[in-house]
Amino acid sequence: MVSIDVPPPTDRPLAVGSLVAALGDAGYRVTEPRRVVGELIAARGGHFSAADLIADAHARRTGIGRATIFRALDLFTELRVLERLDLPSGEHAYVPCAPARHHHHIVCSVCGRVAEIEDVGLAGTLEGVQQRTGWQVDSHRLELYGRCPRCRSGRHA
Amino acid sequence: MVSIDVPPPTDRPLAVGSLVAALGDAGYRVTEPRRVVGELIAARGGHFSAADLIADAHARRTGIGRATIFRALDLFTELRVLERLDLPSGEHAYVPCAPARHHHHIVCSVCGRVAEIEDVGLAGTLEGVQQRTGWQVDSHRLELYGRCPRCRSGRHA
DNA sequence: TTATATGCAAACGCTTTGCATCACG
DNA sequence: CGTGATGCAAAGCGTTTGCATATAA
Repeated sequence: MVSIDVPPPTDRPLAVGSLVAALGDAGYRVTEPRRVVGELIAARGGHFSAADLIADAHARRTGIGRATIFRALDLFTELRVLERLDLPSGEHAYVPCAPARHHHHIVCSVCGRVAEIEDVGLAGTLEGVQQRTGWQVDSHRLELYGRCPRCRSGRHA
Repeated sequence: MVSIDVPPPTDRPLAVGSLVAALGDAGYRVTEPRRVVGELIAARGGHFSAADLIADAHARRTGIGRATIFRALDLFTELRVLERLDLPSGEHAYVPCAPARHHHHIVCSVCGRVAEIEDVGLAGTLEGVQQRTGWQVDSHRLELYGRCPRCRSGRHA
């Protein structure tokens, strides 16, 4: 079975509530700064860097400091509603996601949107590697890059 | 006296010569510092960080500065005899490799050794993703983590 | 009320850069 | 020789931490 998590109709990978709710569910305090960080994350369509959020927070004149943002990002990541990934450029980026089971991401190199891919069917491939190489494959990271349907059809080269 | 710990022939992904040779082939100057950095890289069995090499260079009392090491790493990377990869921890690591065609790496979580995997047969998988999602898949990064045959058979848990 | 979270600023580690000097080709 | 590479030190990032204060529960 291969189910694809097509980006929601609206564009928004994850509702603000999900992020904040995860806090409460896990027994963490739902504070104002964390709520705001959640909003800022939701306000961005796709992946973003810590610097992006810090800039957003500053632009919106919230009094939130860098440290708090980094701490919130760590927290959300720990709660698995956020995932940290490495762009080909070597930069770090975060992407909101449902705390689901193992999945991968595909990043649009034009607009930055990110979609989750539930299962690409790697199990067999990895099994093959294991048998051919003698290595035991414990985990893996797969990141895909390309163009989303929207950017694909249209003016973009 | 500091003798270089040359890994057994079977383990060595790339000979010192290959690194240095790549310089000449590409028209870059083959300087003493670059030669030494090449040796230091070859002396390490698997992946390593820039900090590792800097420490090695210092320990061996070569007069090579940080900047030169970073510049050499960039150069080797550009020549594709070295590849930069991201460990799950988020750290950056370098791994020597033949300037071959597309390949992946598998990193041993016990000893740090790295092996190249020429082809895991991802083409079909990616094609499938493309068709099911509507996204155009341009590139990808796959990194595998596990245990090498040596660490697998033995005392290690 | 009290453990937690915050903001600030300073510290941090990694990487890059400016510049005078050096050395490969 | 002349261009390109080096070493040093200082600057530049992105990120973390110590600590007094503020706040959610």
